[in-house]
Amino acid sequence: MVSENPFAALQTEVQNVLEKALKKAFPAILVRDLALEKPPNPEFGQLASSLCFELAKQIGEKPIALAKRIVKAVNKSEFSLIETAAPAGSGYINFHANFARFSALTINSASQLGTEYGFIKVAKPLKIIVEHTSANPLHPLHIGQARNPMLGDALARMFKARGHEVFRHYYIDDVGRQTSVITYGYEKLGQPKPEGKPDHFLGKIYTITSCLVEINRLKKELERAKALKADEEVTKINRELDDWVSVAAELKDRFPELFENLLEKISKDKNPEDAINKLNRGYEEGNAKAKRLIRKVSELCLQGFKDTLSRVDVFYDSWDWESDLVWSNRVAEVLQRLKTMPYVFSLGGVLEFDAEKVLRELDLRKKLGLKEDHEVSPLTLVRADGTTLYTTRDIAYTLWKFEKADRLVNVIGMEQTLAQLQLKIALHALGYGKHADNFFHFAYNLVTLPGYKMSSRRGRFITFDEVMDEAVKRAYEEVSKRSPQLSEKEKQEIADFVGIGAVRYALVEVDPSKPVEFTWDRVLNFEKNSAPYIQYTHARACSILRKAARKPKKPAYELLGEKLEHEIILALAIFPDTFIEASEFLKPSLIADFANAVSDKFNTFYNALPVIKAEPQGLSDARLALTDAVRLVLRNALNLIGIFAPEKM
RNA sequence: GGGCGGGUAGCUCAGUACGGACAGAGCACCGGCCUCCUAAGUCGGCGGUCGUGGGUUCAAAUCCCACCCCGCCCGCCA
Repeated sequence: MVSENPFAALQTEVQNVLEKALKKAFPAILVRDLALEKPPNPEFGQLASSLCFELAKQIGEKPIALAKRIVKAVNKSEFSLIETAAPAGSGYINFHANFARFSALTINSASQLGTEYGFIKVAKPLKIIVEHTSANPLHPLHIGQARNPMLGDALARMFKARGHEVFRHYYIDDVGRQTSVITYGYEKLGQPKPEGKPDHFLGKIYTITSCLVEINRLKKELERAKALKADEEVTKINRELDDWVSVAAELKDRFPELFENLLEKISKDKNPEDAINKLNRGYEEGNAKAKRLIRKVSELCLQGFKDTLSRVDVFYDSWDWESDLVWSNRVAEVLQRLKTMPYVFSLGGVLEFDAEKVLRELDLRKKLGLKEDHEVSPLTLVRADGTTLYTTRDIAYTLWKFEKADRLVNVIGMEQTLAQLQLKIALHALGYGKHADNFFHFAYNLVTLPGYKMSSRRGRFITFDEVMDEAVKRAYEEVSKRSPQLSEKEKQEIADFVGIGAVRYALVEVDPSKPVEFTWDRVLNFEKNSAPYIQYTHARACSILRKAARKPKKPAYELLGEKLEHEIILALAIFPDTFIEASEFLKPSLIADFANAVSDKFNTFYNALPVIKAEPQGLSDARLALTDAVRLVLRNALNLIGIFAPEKM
């Protein structure tokens, strides 16, 4: 017998039995919801009902008395996966599984379904676009941004396993002013060939250029403010200027040659600000020279991103250029339609979108889950000079994506919650209510550094590459210490998947709504509750199977009588439900927790009970089959969050 | 001022959607376990006003109300 969801099979049986018993014991009573719970302790069985507490109110008897009466009415001849039903505590009804059957069902199911075990498909698959990372091509990905691809990729893997058709998109924001800043600096240097990794090289240019330009601008503003005798403003500008001057000193210290070079070239320019604005405008207008330059810089930087992300096995189906959207007139078209809406108004040459009015007139607050007094501020669509803003272009991008997919999941930091909400409201305003319902902002909190604030504009950050390098280095030291007998090649391979796995796990395991404080110890944890711990458990299971060197011929599942064994089986049986919950509620951390819990139980089992040498043979075979199921489930779970499951380490 | 997150053991966090049995892990600290299938393991000990106060309920970390603390957002930036 095989079930794609063994635990659900047990649950259904319990529900049926309970419903009939209830009807028999209390024919007059109608209970709508027979929801079952998972008892906190295995001694209380595998499923329980607390319906007697509810019932007690209606009938006026003690819950435990009712529980006893219902249990008495239970028809035991219908038991298959159930062993016993018993009243317990002050009024619970506890159901114990018949493990002889339940173990067989669970282990056989895992074994039969193999790499598909747990991955229950939806009835109606959707086309889903997961947009994630989408970092501006200005500097290398840093640890603060790294949470994004880890979560986004895990979501994409989960949706795919759920049966959806998934497309991973990267939105390249090359139209913003910052892209022109870096390109300006790059051009001033004579478009050099990158030394080292291109994103790292360009990141230095960006930081220095941006800093010098900022200082230049502030100086001009300062003079203007002084001339106007605006004392308060002078103080404010001075403070900002001090900040940037100290950043400049820092950068000069770190990259003396490049700094001097850029300083010399940029100071020759009378008005860098103008040059940058011109470049920016030219790019939006599709000017050939601007296009060539900016695309070249962006492509170089993206190449660096691709290299970094391929180390963590993150790949994309589509790289979407914001500029393409602008040049193809899609932005203009959306704008045209927005202008005809009663929610868009012009204010001194600036086009504004009245999100508040949309909420009110279309009565959306409740639908969007907003409080009655939640006011949403207006969104500026077009500047006085006629250029568009980021969110405006994002509306066009969103509609473009909806031509290709039924559902969008945007993995974007929670600081953009308002902008994403305004975008969703704009979809409603444009008459795309259905699309809006399928538009999800998957928000995550920041990664912070202890001690100082990460600032990409100031060049103060730890790059994702550095983190991975360090992780692999530490993993190498670890593996050398633990397994000195391995060959150099093996050690390096192990160090790689252990180090990278540890990083991935650390960034996926914490609930995305919580901020993560980055510390090396946290991310490079190789002990319990880490990827290496789970990987090690998987390798350990593989090792047992290898040493056994035989297939379990006649597993006697009824002999798996230990509490530990039952707990493992229950955990394996619950994998399909865990997977469904994780993918439906967008919670990759559940998968990490699950894999950790299974490992935990299996290691306890490993220490307490023999597998290969167990007597009789039927028990040994059953434990071998159990070990194989653990191996399989761990591998399937790790796959979902993009972590490699090694057979040896 | 308004909105959105968060506040659970010394530290890092599960658990909150859908209220249920004594609130769970890991790290740190203390003490055991490798002639036995991988010790990246395992067993035991230590550790809690679930931010505060009220309310609803047979039952509240979980739901409701008020307040306090931390972060983010409220831009003709992205």
